[in-house]
Amino acid sequence: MPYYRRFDQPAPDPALLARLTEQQREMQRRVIIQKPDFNLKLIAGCDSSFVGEDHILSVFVLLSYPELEVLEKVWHYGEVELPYVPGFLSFREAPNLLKAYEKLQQKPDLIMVDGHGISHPRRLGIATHLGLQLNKPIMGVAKKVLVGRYKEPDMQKGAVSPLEHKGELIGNVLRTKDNVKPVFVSAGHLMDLASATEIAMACSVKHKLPEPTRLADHYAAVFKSEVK
DNA sequence: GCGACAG
DNA sequence: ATCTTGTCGC
Repeated sequence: MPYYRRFDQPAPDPALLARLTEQQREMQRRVIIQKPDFNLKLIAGCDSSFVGEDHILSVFVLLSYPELEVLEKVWHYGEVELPYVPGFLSFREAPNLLKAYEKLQQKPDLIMVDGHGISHPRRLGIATHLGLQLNKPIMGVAKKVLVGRYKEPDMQKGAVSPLEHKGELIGNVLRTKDNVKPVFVSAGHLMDLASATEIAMACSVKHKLPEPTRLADHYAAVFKSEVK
């Protein structure tokens, strides 16, 4: 029984997955991994939560940097058309995330996504997908590994361990808090791993998740109760 | 052939 | 992600 059957959702059409895979390969050619050329003053975090099996609530939180004070929080509620399939998360969440992003009065210098950037089977995780569509520096911070191997980083906050896949360095496993499971940091687009790791660390105050994604996660739960 | 598999 | 109770620790 395929893994996605765990969720009470329809099995994706093999032909559709083949088409989406090809689309990811085309998008991958446009990805740019480089040291960002910004003066980071505004950073945004985003996250999505689901209501039922076909509705999604996406949130964007804008924070000042390095103070990390909340300046804006917006959301958009809509429908989802595709089921969740590992490796194709962006097609399910990106459409609604873009609509939420448009509601921000001020646009961020950098976006932190709850998911992977290039640490993906075809180097096109949701952070990278979103970054290409917005043409803006973006990075990913995921709670679980998708692909690649790594050795457990030390238990102290700040410990880092490389995440490798097919001979490539695709991300960093970062301990953002003492004795707590690490997060997986990766470059998304117009961004590089060293900068992403450095910023993820600078945004990790007293919790496992860096403030941008932690707060986006928090407000997603708050707004969700308003929608219901 | 047998697992693993972001949110 | 979501469904769920009590429980350990700062």
